[in-house]
Amino acid sequence: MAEKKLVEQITSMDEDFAKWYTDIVKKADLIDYSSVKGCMIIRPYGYAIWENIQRLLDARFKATGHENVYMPMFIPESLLNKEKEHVEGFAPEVAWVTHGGSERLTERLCVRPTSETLFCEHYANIIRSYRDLPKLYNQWCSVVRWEKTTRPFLRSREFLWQEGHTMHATAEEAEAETLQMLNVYADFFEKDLGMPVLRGRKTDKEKFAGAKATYTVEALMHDGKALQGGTSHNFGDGFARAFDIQYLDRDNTLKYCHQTSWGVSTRIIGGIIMTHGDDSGLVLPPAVAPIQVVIVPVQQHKEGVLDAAYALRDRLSKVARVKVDDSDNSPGWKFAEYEMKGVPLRVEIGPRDLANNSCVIVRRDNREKLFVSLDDVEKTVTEQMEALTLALYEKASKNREERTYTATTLDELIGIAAEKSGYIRAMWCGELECELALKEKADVTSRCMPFDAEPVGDKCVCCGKPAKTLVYWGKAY
RNA sequence: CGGGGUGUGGCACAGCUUGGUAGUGCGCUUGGUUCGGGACCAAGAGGCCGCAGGUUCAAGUCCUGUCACUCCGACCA
Repeated sequence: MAEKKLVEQITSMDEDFAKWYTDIVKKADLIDYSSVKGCMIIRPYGYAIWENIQRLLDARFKATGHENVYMPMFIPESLLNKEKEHVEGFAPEVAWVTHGGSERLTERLCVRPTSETLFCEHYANIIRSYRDLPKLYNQWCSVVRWEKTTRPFLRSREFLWQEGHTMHATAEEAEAETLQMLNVYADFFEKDLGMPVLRGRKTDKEKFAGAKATYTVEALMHDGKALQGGTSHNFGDGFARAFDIQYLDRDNTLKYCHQTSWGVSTRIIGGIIMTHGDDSGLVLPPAVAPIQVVIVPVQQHKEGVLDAAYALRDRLSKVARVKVDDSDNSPGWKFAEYEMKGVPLRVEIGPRDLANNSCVIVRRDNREKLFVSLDDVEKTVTEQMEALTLALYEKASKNREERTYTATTLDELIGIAAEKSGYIRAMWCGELECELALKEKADVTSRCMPFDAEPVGDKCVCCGKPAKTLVYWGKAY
C-alpha cells in the first residue's frame, strides 16, 4: 500500500520524488548538508555503506589483477591541456588553485576532476618495454567538479569514487579489459545490490571526453529516470599519443599503448535509495547494509529479555552484522527508525518469545512477520537475507519491464516521452543531428545501446533513414 | 548568467495586510507512568526576528540598501 502511494506520487510530480529522496537521505542518517556549498558531509552510517561497497568492489578488482595506487589531487594546467578533447570536456567544471600561501603560483593547479592525465604522465615514465605491460592500476579518492546545481550523492561538487586506469600493449587487450570491468560492475550491481542493469555502449555525444568508446551499466530508478551506475572507457591510443607513452615491442619497434579507465562513485548510494527505497525510508541490500540485522528487545525492562537479546546477538554475529538496540526508546520508535535506515532484517524478542524459545523476524522489503524457533535462527537469517536481495532484484526488474516502451515513429516517441517515464526503445541512424532533435522534441537523451538488443525496426525513428542501432532513450539524472 | 521565492530558539513554520510585552509544533533537559508498530503527564532551558541604514513616541511588522540561501531554464559520475 505504501508503495502504491509512492508510485502515484512520483509519476504525478517530480518535485515530490525529489522531496522523498532528500528526506530519506537525511532521515536515514546518511549525510548532513555542509556549509561548504554544493558539498555534503557523509555521516558514519552513510560512510559505512560506502566502505562495504569499497570492500566488495576492491575484492573483485584484486581478483582481476588490479593494484591500488594514489595520485596527487592537483594537476598542473599544462598537464591537463595535453589532450584537447579531454580538457575541453572538463574545463567548464574544474576548480583551480591559484595561490600557495600568499604567493601567486606561476602555473595554476587544477583540483582533479578525474586523473587520466596524472596516470598518463606516470605511465609515460614507467613504461619502457612490452614486459612492463599491462599496467593495471586503480585509485580510491575524491574528485572535484564545480557543478552548478547539486543533489546529495547524485551530484555534488566533491565526491568519492574509484577510478581504474590501465595500459595495454594491444587494442584487443584494451577492449577486453574495458568489457571485463564493465561486467565486474554489472555483476556487482545485480548480485550484491539487487539492481538490474543494462549493459551497453554510449553514443559519441554521451561518451567520456577523450574516449574512443564508453560503455555503461544503466539502472532505472523508481521514477523512471535512468542512472548511469558505472562506466568503462576505451581510450584507444589517443592519450598515449598526446603523452608519448610508448613501449618497445618484441619486434624491436616502438608502439603506443592502449588505455582504459573505469569508475563508480558514491552516486551508487543514490541509486540504491532510488531503486529500492519506499515510503518508510531506505531499503538496503544486505551486502552493503552496515547493520544487516537489528535486534529490538520488547519490554526490555522485564527479567531476562535483554540477556536473551545479547545472547542472540552473539549467535547471529557469526553470520551477519548485528546490532542490539537497547536504548530506552519505545519498540515502535525503533521499528520506524531502522526501517528508515533500511536495515534488512529486524528481530524482535520479548517475554512471549522467551517462553516459546522463539523470536520474530521481520523483513524490511515486505514487512512480513516470521515466527521462528531460536534453534536454527542463524540459518533462517542467512536464508532471509539472500531471499531479500533476490526479491529486490525481482521487484526492480519488474519496474524496469513496466517502464520500458517501444517507439517506431517519431510521434509515437514524443507521445510516450510526454506521458510516461522510463526507457523508450527506438532505432537510430547514428547521426548526432537526430540525437539532438530528440532532445529538442521529446526531451530525451540516449542512455545506452545495449549489447544484446533486438532491433525494433530498420529505420531511424527520427529521420527515417536506414537505422544502425537500437537505442534506449530516456531521462537521466 | 535570466525569472521566482525565503531569511524569526537546534529543526519546521506562524506573526507582517492594519506597527504596541516573541508565538506554535517537533526536538532538548529533569521527574514519573509506559513499552509486541513512531506513548503520556508535569515542570524547565533556549531567540540582539539575516545584516545596515531610515520613518516613528514605538519596527519582526513600513521604506531603502545589502548579504545569504533556495527553486526553475544550458553542462555533468
